[in-house]
Amino acid sequence: MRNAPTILHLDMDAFYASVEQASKPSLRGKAVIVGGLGPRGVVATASYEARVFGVHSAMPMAQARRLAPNAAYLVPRFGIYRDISERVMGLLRELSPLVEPLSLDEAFVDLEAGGAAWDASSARLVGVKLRGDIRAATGLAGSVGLAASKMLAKIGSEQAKPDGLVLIEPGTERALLGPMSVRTLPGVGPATGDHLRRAGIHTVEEIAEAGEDELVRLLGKAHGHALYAMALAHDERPVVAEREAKSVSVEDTYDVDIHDRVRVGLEVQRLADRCVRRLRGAGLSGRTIVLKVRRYDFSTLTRSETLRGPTDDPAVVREAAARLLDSVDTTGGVRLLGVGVSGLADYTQEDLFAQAAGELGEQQSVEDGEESAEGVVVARGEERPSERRWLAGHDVRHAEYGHGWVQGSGLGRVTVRFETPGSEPGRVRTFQVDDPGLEAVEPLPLVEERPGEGGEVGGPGGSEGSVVGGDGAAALPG
DNA sequence: TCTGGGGTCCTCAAGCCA
DNA sequence: TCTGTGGCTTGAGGACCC
Repeated sequence: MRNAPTILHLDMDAFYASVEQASKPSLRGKAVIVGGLGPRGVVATASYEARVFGVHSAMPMAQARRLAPNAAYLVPRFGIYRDISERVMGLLRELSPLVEPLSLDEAFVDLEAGGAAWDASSARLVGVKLRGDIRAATGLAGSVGLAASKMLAKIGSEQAKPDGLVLIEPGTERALLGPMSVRTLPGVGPATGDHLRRAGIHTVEEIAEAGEDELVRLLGKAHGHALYAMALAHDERPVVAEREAKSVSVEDTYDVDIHDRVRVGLEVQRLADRCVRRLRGAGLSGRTIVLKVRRYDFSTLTRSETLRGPTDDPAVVREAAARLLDSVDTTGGVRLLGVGVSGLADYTQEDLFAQAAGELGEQQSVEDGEESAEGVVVARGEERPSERRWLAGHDVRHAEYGHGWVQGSGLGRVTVRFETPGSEPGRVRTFQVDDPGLEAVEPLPLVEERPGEGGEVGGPGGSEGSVVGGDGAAALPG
């Protein structure tokens, strides 16, 4: 491990909810919950105001509604989250070429590799400036952890939340970690936490005292060695800028369990096509096809088949998925289906590509109507294709009243609040869902663009085409 | 209470082969 | 010819993360 705290971990605070509050002045200071709004949705992010009621991410949405009935409930808008994320990652890349994004709202940066910092004081200065730059560019707060390893930098940013900076001085790590819960360490979730607790191990210090052999006996070789090292504050994992994908998959949870075997088969075919589209979008092909089935009782099965060579042919993936489905008993109903491809290779066959692009193109138009951005499943009713759907939280423009966002819809009506990121909290008006003056539009930037900066949201050196509306799958970079 | 979606990594068992 | 062994691959499931 290096002896200067020059690994930085950035974590944007309650990212999705903060973006929504920045976009919608009427929600600032209020409980905001972003996630799937269907009967089986879960919370993706809750604002700090909502967390006061006990709402947290991964909680079933129904439970969140009981805890915080007056909160604002919104569907994620991955397009704008991705744009803002790109902008933040751009700021990080100005510090160092070694930036490892973990998700849209989190990343590690190796400051030493970029020459941005070499000791505690220079690292702290970089962290302070970075937080200011992020706020200026996006209007949002991010918390920063600085330490000599990835694990400790992440623990630092966790401690810094919300809106703070924590630097862990080399030499103080073990004293800091010792009294913390085992759940603090990466890789210790509910199951491992329980396992350790039953063995009388509750704190990081107790892991260190138990010894490596005991840890390996309890948790197996890989996990045991890794956890013991972490408990001693040993973490040599480097910051890795480029990570190659190992698998590509898509899955859908249905609002109501599917019992009809024919319908199950059709859904699997649809998922196979979507998966291939994602695969091709990334310029990849794969050898192993995986079918995932979650049954009515939440038990999950996977079935897989490895082909002789990699494929990105939709017909081949569809057929394999159908064969795999033959070996699964779906009586009783299924709540989730998924299709994935692993064993990836950089590989496309142009003739197949052209051929299947035609086939898939016809289906794309049908599918786009079924799904909002990034696979967030909205209610699949017996809706007419022509009927417009207004998703809670999404941007709209009205010919007479200007820019606003959908506050809610139902019973043939849609309620819109007219406000913009820079305005005062706006007024609410209700329209018929087919009001000709109302149209869905792209989100507005959170911070006014300065002259000469260009109209695009996307960091310095930002990838071209970073502003793409609609289906996230189609907007995948690279 | 009733549990998303998209990933990664690990373990274990079974089959094949030298 | 039979048996044991170890490596490799495949398939299934579990845990974890954001």
